Amino acid sequence: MARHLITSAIPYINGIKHLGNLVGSQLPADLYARYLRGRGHEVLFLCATDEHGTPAELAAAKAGKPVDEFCREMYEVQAKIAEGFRLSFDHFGRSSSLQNRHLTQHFASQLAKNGMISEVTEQQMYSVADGRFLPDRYVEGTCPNCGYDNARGDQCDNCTKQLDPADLINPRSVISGSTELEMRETRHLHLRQSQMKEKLADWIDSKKDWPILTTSIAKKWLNDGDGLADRGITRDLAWGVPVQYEGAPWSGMEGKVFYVWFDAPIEYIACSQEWVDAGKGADWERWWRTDKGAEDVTYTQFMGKDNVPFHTLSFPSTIFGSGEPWKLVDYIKSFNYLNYDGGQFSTSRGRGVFQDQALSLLPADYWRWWLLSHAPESSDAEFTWENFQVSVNKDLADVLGNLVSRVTKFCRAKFGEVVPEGGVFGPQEEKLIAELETRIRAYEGFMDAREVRKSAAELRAIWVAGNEYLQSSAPWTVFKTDPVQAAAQTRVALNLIRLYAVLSRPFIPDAAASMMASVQSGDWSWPEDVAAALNVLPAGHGFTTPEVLFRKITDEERVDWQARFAGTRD
RNA sequence: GGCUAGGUAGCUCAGUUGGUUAGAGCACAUGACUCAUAAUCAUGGGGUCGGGGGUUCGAGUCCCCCCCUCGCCA
Repeated sequence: MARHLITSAIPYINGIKHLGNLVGSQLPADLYARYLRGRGHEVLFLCATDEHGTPAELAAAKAGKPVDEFCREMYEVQAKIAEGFRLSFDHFGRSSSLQNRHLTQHFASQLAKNGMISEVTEQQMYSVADGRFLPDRYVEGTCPNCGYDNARGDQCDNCTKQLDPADLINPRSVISGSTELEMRETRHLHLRQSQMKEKLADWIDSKKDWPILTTSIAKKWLNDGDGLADRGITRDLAWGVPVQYEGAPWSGMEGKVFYVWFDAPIEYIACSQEWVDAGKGADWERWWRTDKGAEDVTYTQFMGKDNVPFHTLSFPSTIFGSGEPWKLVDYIKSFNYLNYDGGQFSTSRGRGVFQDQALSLLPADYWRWWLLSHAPESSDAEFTWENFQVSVNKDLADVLGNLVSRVTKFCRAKFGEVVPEGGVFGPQEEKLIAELETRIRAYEGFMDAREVRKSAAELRAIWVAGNEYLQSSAPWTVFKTDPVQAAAQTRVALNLIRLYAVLSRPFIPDAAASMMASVQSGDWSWPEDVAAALNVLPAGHGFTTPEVLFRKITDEERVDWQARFAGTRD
């Protein structure tokens, strides 16, 4: 039994996420966690909400609520959705937790002691009316290049020119609309990542089995331009972790907070403290401190490609720079983007399917299966309603669901709702066992390698093997001349349902539970030995014929949904 | 403009360190079966592997140039 620490990139708090966010981190992380648990390993699977920063403040203001109250409510919403998708976090934390506040301040102090922090004086746009500094994106004005009057401080949406807030003509605050803006001097802490360049490069070079997507993005940032740049880790905001040194105010940093990207990854660790404080676990350090038992932990992070630089460079700089024996990530699984019907999912324009809407249309398993079997691993992937309908109907309803139906209904009709007795395994059964043996080992190999699509394809092939067996052994024909042999065949088929429940659980946990319930078993043990696994349900064991496991998506529904989600979300 | 990743059957994708007739699923066609959610199983048609050069006995797989898509950075 091995120990696996798994974290999913933590979703931002400002709204409900779309399906792309789900498939890029939380869902594959859940798949992996469920698989490892199924194999009997010890797993700690953590996720949280990322709550700090200006977007949260603005979203709260728009909702007319204090930011902490807004975050608490949105946390509940996201937690509920995560539950809806059956994400099996051991704990779903919050980056605004007290634990994270303390740990973030601790890391900053350690970094400062080790010479990893520098203080830099900068000029930044200040809004007198709002009484605060404005991030580049929150200054708008007329583009000096093309004259577009809604250009943002970082870039003009019209001509795409990169801008500096000071370039804008008639700049105004996005928050209040005030034009009473001025450049003011402000001081910030920078994380001296550049000091870590060699160490990071060596570390990344040593990771030969990481996805190319992960290492290529990391190397690009390491070598781009002047090389890895130092990064500001403080902001002039009210909402965040207050900048402190050793528990006391940090001279010159009064009223400032840490940048959201500094405290967010630290939440991975703090979340395990929350997990303990919530009474769900006893010892978080044995997962995170290599001097306290975490030496044998395998740590895997899941994330979308936009998060890779922070996880390959910034956070490791924090860990290395602390000079303390924190557990470093062993494998970074990154994903490309999921596009929606020829374009991008867009939170701002309400284009595509959002997580709450998805759950209101169909049960979680439908989405889990489609998203995971089409995970954007090697390149961006595309969601279309046609593809979704066809894949789900074919794979889940026809191949798997119908298999369960035909087996249970056939048995009920010929032998009653008990596992039939008599007969022995012959060549057909040996062939089935041999194929399953090969395929299940392949499935394990893909899962161990965190190969999501290939795992899905192999699982599907395992389901197909059941249909092939039934088709070639044809118990409905055998029954007419040799009912005892038909009984043996039917017994094998019923056992396949339990076996498939075990194997399928990481992908489709609810359907797996239904399958297990229908064969009235609770034996979730992994099939190390296939022949033995097909004998778990003995003759005489009762079962119930289940309702349709997966209903089909109709053409009418598809057309309706296509129209509904093309436009704008209210 | 620079950099990354891609461009393989109608669609979605696999293709290990270059090696025999380029694979899978879906879709399509034909056949089998009739236990089952008009489900299943079998067989078959279909690709000059973005384009052009080059290295090699041999390249989807290596090198160079060009075209297109996505993203990041200027």
